[in-house]
Amino acid sequence: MTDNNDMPGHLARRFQQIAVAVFLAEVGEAGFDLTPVQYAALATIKANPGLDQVTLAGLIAYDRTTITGVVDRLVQKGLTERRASSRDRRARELEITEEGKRTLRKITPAVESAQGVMLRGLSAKEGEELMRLLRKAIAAGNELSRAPLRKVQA
Amino acid sequence: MTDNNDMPGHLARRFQQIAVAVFLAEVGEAGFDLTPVQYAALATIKANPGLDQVTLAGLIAYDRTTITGVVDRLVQKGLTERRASSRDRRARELEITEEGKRTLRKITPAVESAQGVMLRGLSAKEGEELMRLLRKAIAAGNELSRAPLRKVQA
DNA sequence: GGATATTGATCAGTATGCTGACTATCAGTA
DNA sequence: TACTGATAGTCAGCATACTGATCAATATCC
Repeated sequence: MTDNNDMPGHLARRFQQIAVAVFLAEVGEAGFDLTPVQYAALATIKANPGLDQVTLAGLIAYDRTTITGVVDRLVQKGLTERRASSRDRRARELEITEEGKRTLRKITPAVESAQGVMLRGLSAKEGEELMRLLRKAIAAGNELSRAPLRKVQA
Repeated sequence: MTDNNDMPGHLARRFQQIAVAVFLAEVGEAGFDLTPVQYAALATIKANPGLDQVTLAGLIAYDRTTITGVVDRLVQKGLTERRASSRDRRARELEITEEGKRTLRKITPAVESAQGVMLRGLSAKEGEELMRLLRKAIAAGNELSRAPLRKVQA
């Protein structure tokens, strides 16, 4: 176990590092300036209109303190609207803008292409297997991070 | 592909997130305050006494601008020494201290335990297969990040 | 030898992620 | 209703990671 290559933690960091680089490269070539984190948040807001920030964080397993900044940037780019909730004055309801929807539509091919590039060393079957194993390991470790995945309850 | 769970990039981020949390928890319980990144750097310095920062960065695939801060903190904790190289006055030679060696020795059980915890949802065979697939995908994507892995040439 | 290119390290700036703290608000209960 | 606890959001502070720039020193080429 002395070798980094035998450490799942090190391999995880490395794969994630490559995944982010590939995402930014593909999306950048398509003419957009959106990070993987911002993309996931935006897509989740579109799929769940009016959700609050804590729910958003749970759906994509982000820390609630991280979400604040991510939403700040989405709002600043004009892709998302944040407004006070009428039911709960603590909460902020999030909505995707028309501009956000347009961006999502146009960016999707680049995002899907990126997912392929980051698996380019693997056969289709190996890629599937890698995703299956990651999903399984993640499910077992979900509660171990400060920002676990939370399904919607409604 | 609309689902995050079908995106290798999202799974990568999530697995890495859990891996870091597990590492910090195990190491913290053992009474140490060292991040995964700092651990990998320290272990690599020990294995390659006198190496410079660029070489260190290449061996663990860190960006060279990141290494500066990581080494700063290792030096500040008294685990590493940084001194000017005599052969190349631009370079800094890194050396592990006695305190650093002691820390590495004592921390190793916690680190190895962490590697097991982050795979606890998988069988031994599945864990091996996950690491094999990660290694393969990483090898194919090595040049795609700004901080690729570089073997030592000497 | 001297111009040019490259390299090692650092810095400023930005974006995740986290810890821990704090405010405002809400929910449940005595 | 007043008290207590929980919750939504934010903030300060720290540690990765990256982009792009700069400076000093070394290498290379004519």
